[in-house]
Amino acid sequence: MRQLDPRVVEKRKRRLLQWVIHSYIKSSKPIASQDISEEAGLGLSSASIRNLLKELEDEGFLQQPHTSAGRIPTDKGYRFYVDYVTRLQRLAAEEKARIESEYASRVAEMDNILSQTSRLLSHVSHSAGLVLSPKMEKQHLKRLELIPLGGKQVLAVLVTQAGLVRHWPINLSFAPTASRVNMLNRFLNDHIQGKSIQEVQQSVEARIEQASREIQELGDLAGRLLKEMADFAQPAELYLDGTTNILAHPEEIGDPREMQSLIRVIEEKQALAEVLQRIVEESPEKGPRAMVRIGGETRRTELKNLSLVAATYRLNGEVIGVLGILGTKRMEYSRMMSLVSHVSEIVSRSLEHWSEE
Amino acid sequence: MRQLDPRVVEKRKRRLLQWVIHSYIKSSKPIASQDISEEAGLGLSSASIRNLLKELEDEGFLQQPHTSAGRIPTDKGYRFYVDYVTRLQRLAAEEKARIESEYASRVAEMDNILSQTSRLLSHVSHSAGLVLSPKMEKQHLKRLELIPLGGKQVLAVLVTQAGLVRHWPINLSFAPTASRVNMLNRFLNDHIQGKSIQEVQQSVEARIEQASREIQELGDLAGRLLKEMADFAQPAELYLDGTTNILAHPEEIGDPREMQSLIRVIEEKQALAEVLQRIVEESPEKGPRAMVRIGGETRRTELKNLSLVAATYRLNGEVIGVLGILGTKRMEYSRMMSLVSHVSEIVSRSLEHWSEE
DNA sequence: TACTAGCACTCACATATTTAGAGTGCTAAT
DNA sequence: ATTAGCACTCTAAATATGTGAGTGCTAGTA
Repeated sequence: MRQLDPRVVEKRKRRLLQWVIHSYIKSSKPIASQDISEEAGLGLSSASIRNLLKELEDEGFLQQPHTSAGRIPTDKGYRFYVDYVTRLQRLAAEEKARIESEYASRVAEMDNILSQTSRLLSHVSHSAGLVLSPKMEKQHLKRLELIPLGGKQVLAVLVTQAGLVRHWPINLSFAPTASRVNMLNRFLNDHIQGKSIQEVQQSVEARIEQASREIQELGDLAGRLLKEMADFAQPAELYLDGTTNILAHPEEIGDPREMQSLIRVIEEKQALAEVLQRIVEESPEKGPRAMVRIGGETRRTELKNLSLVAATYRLNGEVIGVLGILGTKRMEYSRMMSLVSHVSEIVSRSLEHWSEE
Repeated sequence: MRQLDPRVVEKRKRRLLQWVIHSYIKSSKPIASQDISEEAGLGLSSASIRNLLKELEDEGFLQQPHTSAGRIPTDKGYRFYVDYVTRLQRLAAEEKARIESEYASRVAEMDNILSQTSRLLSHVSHSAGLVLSPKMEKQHLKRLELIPLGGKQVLAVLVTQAGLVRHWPINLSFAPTASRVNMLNRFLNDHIQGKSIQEVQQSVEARIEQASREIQELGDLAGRLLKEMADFAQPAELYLDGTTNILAHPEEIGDPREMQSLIRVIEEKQALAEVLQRIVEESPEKGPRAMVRIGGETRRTELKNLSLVAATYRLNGEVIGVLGILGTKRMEYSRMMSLVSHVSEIVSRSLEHWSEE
């Protein structure tokens, strides 16, 4: 037999690797050379397959749980697999319908969309669903209103252009009259419109100086308001649902000690939020294409047994947050990537819709 | 030896049962007659203890996992134990301090208090923490304000006397002027103050009839507002945190199939919310005394492996919600009861504080 | 009558021992 | 370049064996 083109050989190896990982994801059992020979349709005997598997193992794509077991993917293997999964899986019609209807029914404000989205993702994926809200401080303000609650109390309500709403109570040292509050509202809204919180903090402070010469208490209140606003604006919120889905299959988690570590990951949203925040910041504006972080790729050992599928969502073309799912490494990447990017698309659209109107 | 007073005998039996259950909770191992004889200080030999244990088993308080094992409590046993635990355990000083500081630092609105509380309960108890919010429809209104967002959008913000805040967006068919919105705000607030949502729905509708003759669109808006308000007001919200704590110890959960059922419980907040809602409704006004539901006592088979420790919280003397923890049956009831009733007390106090000011 | 010592018995659990077979790596043949 | 064939390794399941924990019961004692 004459020598084969090396490119053909390489291509075959890739197909093999694909097939192995795909089967492993479906069956959760190590894949043996014989199965491949019989089912993969490569037209090679198990012995030849074994040779190829050996090579793939040496190259770090596969590994054996023990000497006489089939192969399972390494992180590098999964990575290869994911990078070559170009054809995203079509979502089942019913799932698609469900997703659409979820958003069609109630295009409420952003907060609702985000928390609903995280729940939705978790249900459809049977993994944990997560959504990182936009950072408040980067948001541009639409409206800041004080609502008098009687007595010395007022409620501050802040609405951003994206449709995020935050509210917090303020106890004053005096009982403001309705007209005072009105005046302050007008003053504030005249000056904050379209600015970010950071900007407001600076630009308004100067104006207050000036205004407070006229009306003493008004200045006090406004100053205080701004200070608390800053306090409040800090964290990007992480909506996380369905974490128990990850723990649902103890057999997936070899070591029971792993369990503990998984739980720690989940309970400490902080760390997760940071990983996600980094994604937002590093993300190019390009599209809703889902990205995948496999096991240790996040550099966080806590996540070494999990994979993250995430996509950013945008408002006015700008990336403002990220959403996705978190599950075991042995997940249906193709389907999850479809799901996540589809949802991110819808969320972006909903937000545009909201902020235009 | 002359015959013993039967009352003395009974008392001793109770003490024995207490001791057994207490030790089991601490050690998580079935309790043997010998251990009791040596450590419980009853001054009886293991043989005598065995006789007593037999009786207690016949009476349904204890059971054996298998023939030659020690005893563990039945639900009935736990019930007995809990009913006789009158002396609540003092919380550790540091925990107490932590709890206090948590509330001292930020007496924000009710929504915040509730979600923070559920997190707190979960952390301190190492179980799931839960808080059922008051039913919106029963709440009395303090304020209902429309905030114009520019264009045809307004944001409705509703504040109840208890300090619950809800907000939702409304898309109008026309762009309202600032003065129109002002007018409507005044109109609404004049008529809703102190009424419950249910009442408002009825009493205001009549007034709108009248008012809308004067200003057409105003009536439209108000009507729409009230309708959406009703939609919105339906569910009592359930804050649930730290559910993974329950799953943290797989060894506690004998059967891995149990795991699945546990997860289902947790994911379906609905069922849990109903159980809690019933507690609110059946609860007498009396005090913050913690109540305990052991295993199947809730009549819900999903909960048969868990116990619930809960206490109601009040506003102006009226029971408006419930909070507590959910964990395995083998929990430190005494400590949990202290914790829950203490927290319920603080929450009630915080709410009073808020609504007075 | 109230309690206890003592013993036979049961059963889970831990520890070997065996067996079966799954799957490999290598070699020799094509 | 590929494959048949075989020796080898290692797991997982099945079986055997021993040990000790803990009981129930009986007969005996204060």
